[in-house]
Amino acid sequence: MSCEGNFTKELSERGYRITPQRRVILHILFHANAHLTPAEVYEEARSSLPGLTETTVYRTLEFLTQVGLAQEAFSKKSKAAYQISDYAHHHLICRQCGKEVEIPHIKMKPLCEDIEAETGFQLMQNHLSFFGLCPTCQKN
Amino acid sequence: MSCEGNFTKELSERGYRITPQRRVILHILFHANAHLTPAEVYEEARSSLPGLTETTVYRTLEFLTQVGLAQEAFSKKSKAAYQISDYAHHHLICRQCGKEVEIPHIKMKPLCEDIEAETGFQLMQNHLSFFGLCPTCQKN
DNA sequence: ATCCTTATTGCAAGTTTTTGCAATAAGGAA
DNA sequence: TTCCTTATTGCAAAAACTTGCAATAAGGAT
Repeated sequence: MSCEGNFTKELSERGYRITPQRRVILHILFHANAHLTPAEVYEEARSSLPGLTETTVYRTLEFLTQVGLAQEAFSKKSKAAYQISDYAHHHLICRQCGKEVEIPHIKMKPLCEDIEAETGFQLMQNHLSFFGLCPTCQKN
Repeated sequence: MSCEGNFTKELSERGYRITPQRRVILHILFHANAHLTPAEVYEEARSSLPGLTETTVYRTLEFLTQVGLAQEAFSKKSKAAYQISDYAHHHLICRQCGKEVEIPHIKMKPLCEDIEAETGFQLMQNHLSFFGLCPTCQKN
């Protein structure tokens, strides 16, 4: 079983179909060490699956996010990028220069629990982006 | 002085130019009681400023966000919407049905201060979107 | 009031993302 | 294995958003 096998297994157990497209995209996200934009995923996926269309990439990323296997994050220009859901952190981004800093999920935990208790929602591990001015840009 | 006068005043004090386009868009955001998408802003603005282009609407919303007079929020389909920066709150959105609940900024305050202290960033009052499953959708 | 500088706009073309619909192919049943 | 159902894909067209560049017009200086 390949390294993303657990993911495909989970998918089929939950009643979704496993297609080559989904397998390849999952594989790419699994091995990426950063957030990937739809265009990047498409570019990489094409080499192993020439017939793949961009439409499918968009739909698959959306799908994986819906079922919780991937996360969506927004960076500088409010473009979405995706990553596999296995590493809980958030982003702090400088509006001016675009510099990014990671915020570990631990910091958000109390807040999340508070929100869940109060609203009855069950939070997905989502990826938040805080915006601000970094120390350097504050001086200008 | 019109109701959005303080905003235009702030802009010119900070060295930006006041144009009819900016004035109208600011006026619309100021009077909207919800987040507006660029298309909605454009539609409304057109009636008072027929020559206005969508390009300018996009650029102005981006500009207002950069200088802190407007805020960007993401809703269901990760589309951006904008509102004037005068009311501090965040969103909790159900990934399944799209239902939205507001989270007052007060809840985030301790976290924000913690982040500012630790990173040296100066946070903008940004608008976060938490995603999860609402009580109803959890049952399905 | 007129002139100058340059930020801001509009236009046209490009890129990115979404949508509807028919064709395909997973995965369960026979 | 073969057949059936329907979730998923690809295609083509549409919608949403961005970009480069020349024209316009704010706002300060004369």
